[in-house]
Amino acid sequence: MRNKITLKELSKLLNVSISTVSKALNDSPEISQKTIDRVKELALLHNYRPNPTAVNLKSSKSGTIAVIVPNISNFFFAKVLAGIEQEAQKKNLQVITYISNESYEREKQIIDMISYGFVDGVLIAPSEETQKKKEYEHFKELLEYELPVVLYDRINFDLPVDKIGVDDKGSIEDAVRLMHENGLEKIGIVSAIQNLDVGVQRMEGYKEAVKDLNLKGFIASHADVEPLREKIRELLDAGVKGIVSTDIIGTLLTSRVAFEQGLKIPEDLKLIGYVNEDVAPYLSPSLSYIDQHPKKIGESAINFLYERINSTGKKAEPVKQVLKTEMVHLDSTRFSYLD
Amino acid sequence: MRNKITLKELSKLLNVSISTVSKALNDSPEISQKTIDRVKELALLHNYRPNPTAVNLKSSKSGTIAVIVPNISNFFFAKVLAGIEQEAQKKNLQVITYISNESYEREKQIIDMISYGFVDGVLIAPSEETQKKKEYEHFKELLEYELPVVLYDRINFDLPVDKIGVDDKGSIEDAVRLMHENGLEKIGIVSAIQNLDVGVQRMEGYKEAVKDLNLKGFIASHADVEPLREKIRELLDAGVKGIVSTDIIGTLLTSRVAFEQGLKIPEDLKLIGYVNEDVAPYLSPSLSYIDQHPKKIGESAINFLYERINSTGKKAEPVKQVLKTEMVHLDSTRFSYLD
DNA sequence: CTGAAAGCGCTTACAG
DNA sequence: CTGAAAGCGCTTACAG
Repeated sequence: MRNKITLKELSKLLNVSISTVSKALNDSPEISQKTIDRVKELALLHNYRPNPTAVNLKSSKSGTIAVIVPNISNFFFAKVLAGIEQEAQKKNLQVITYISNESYEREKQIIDMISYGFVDGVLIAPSEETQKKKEYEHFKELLEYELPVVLYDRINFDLPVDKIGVDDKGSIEDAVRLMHENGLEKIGIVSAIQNLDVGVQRMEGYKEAVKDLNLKGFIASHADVEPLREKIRELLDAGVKGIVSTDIIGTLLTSRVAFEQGLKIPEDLKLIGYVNEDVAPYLSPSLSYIDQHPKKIGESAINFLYERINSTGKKAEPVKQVLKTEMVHLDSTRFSYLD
Repeated sequence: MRNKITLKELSKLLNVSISTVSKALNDSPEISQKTIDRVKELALLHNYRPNPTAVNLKSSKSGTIAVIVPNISNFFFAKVLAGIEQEAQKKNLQVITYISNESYEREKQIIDMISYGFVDGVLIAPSEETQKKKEYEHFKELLEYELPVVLYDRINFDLPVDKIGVDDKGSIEDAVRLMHENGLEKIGIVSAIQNLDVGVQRMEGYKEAVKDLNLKGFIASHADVEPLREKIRELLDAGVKGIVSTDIIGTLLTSRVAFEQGLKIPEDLKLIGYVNEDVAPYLSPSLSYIDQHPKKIGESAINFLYERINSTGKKAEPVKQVLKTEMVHLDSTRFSYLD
């Protein structure tokens, strides 16, 4: 930054004008090949790089986008960010990361910062608190500045922007159906995240499947660990043979309670839920999980945003993309026929 | 960005010069209070925000820093990033995140991007591959540009910059000592990361403790799961009663192998290692772990960098800070006297 | 083919 | 107290 050579200095050394140097470096057809070569040679020698800030000021673009992550210690979001970063690099976009920590206030602050004009576009997954309040007005501030916005993962509310998420409802539905196809009748659900929209979606998937299949519903749902644990015990006592869970705490807790009750997985209980893919295989027993393809979500989000940033002319209608999830079967869902 | 009002437009509306508007907004003593009030009122009305790119160009600062993360799906690094982001916000710094994916080539590309001059400073944890190669020359490129650099977590090599990490050696040493104090004699170590410097450090801690305490060493170390699993079995067959592990895979795998062998934790085997703090309590059994205070590392890294960025005059000597870790005791290390 | 000029949106020494 | 001018480092229409 400090020692960097500028166009002005190059032009002095070459005894040509700044304009000529600039054009030569940009391969302008206005400039003779000879001059282009001379200029480029010296530029290379001095390791010249155009000052990005100056370029940005001219072009009124920053080549930078913002991403708001609700919680980066969440494996899912960490993976989404990895996808975002990877795809952004390909497109030569720099990613500024903001973490809302699931806080509405923090999110508002971030939006406020962003609207100062640092970035060319924004990727958002609204915070937990925002979802509870159902208060999405602050996002509109960005739209007023005509800043392209793409929502990812938490997308079930009204905002006229591109959205990319997964089929939460269908995921759980499929899991319940699979258990049923394998002969289970008493299938329960365990959830620690009914305060989150994804939790609600997944629960709906469960209810729908149970209704369709004409099964009895067994629900253990609580945001706090101890009450949830108690409810899981009740499910197991009621003879539930299969459990789907909406989240990692629910999944691990179910495995744990089963262990405490002396129930063996998968012999006495089948279990599938949401567990970090890097952890799942090493658990005892290893736990089957639903893969949401977080990296793809990140990549897709960048692609949508990129299109918006570079689209000229009048705007296309917002798009909503919903990815299918995939069950990854480990020990906890070994059905006889799958072996 | 697009619809934003500029100084020029404000000055037109107010019938004063651009300079006056600028000074008024910056509370310059040169400007009369009356004018200041007029200007600010209109600015507020139009929601004026100075264009950050223009300000950056003038000040030749960007208010932006880069952080290179080796692997964001790693819980530890995710938490470090959270600490970085949080502290950066306090200091009004924007954080551009780059993920090296433990690749040397990728890391070089990133360094190259960064040296273009986007940022005021850089936070680095070198990739796994970089550590294996012991090839740190590319970092010097940044130093040549006089860009402040701070290394975090992976800090055991020679580079004249500030460093912040944890006492990896001491952490494992302490764990072994604690087990010994509680009457264990056969204490083993399990490691899946001897290719990483932190893995080596931790192993050294083990060896030192074992030597000091005059114990026999029991080592299971392999980068691949199956061979490691086999080696863990051997340790258990040899009658090891306590195991420390250097990493999450090693820790989970040990728990799992013990389970498969019919050994109960903590009755038959004590275990402490490195496990995500959000997962550890919900495992069966819950697993004790070493807390490395990742958020503090992130915060500290930003603080060091901030000092460097804002220091004037000649540079102070590089500082190296090493944080103490902390054992968090869950089921897997229930010693009688601790109950 | 080359260069002077204007401009992106700001800040700040300097003149009045 | 206010404003014209220069400048941060670039790009680009325009003139020659």
